[in-house]
Amino acid sequence: MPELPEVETVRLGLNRLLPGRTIAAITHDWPKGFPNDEADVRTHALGAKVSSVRRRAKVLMIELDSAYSFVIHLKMTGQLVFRDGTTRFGAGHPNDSLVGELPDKSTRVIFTFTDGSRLFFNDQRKFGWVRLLPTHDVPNSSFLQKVGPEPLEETFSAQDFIARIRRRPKSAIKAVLLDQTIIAGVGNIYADESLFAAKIHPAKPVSEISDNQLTQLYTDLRAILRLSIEKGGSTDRNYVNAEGKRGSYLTFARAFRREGQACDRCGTIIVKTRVAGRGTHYCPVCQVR
DNA sequence: CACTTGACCTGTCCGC
DNA sequence: TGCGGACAGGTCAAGT
Repeated sequence: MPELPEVETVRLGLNRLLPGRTIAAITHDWPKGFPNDEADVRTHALGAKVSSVRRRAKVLMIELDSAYSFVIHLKMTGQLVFRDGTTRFGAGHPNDSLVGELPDKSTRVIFTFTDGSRLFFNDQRKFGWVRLLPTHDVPNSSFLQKVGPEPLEETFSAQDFIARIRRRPKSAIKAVLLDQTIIAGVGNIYADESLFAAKIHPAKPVSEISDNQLTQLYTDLRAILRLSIEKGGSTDRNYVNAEGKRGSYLTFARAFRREGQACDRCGTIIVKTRVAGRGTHYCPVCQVR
């Protein structure tokens, strides 16, 4: 799924497109992913205007002027695509758009605004969800209260990073990067990419990694997350932004999905294994265990 | 308690 | 072309 750069790209798009629009109707065929009381939806969402779109970790929040928010997790295959009726398919760069006419077979929720524009929540694998909560309760909700700091916050220092990573001394470094209670927003792509950049083996236990190496990892992780946001995130298979278009970070990827290709530092073939239960790409020479 | 594994779903790709 | 199995960007609950 969508990791921090992808969710942030969606947020940037939606925050440009949604504020000021008023919700006229919401339809869904999916109680499990839209576990909201219909009366609450009628009272707190219909007729409410979007004030802003925010992000915390990999969670999006569409804030309404009713003091309620739609809180959304895209998980592995979720998409939030906005359409105002002016989209012309096939114009411009056809390969940019992964999404055609909507709704399609993976559309789970449709928000219709009073001006006729619509926001589609698509999710092939149905792991994602859309909840309506009082805005005040969102930070303390079960899925956000234990989440760690945002790695791109200016106040988040290398010392903070190292101290939090060292809370899991025996775990493989990759497992720790993926743990959202340690650091927010890192997933499989950026774990592999940052460990490659910092020349750390993904299965290396934290206790065996020096402070200098962790400082390098901190610097590389932040640079990679920033670069990916600039490139609109990574599209491996499903991911698209708020306009249905793909991201281009993977053309810059040095390890992720590059198994069988040469390492750009030493020429060794990048391998793919399994670490922390996830497909893991690394250079067996540069990233010494 | 710390840490790892399976389950949640649907679709796609790969080998036989 | 068909079929079974492995796998896919995330996160929990349940297991060791």
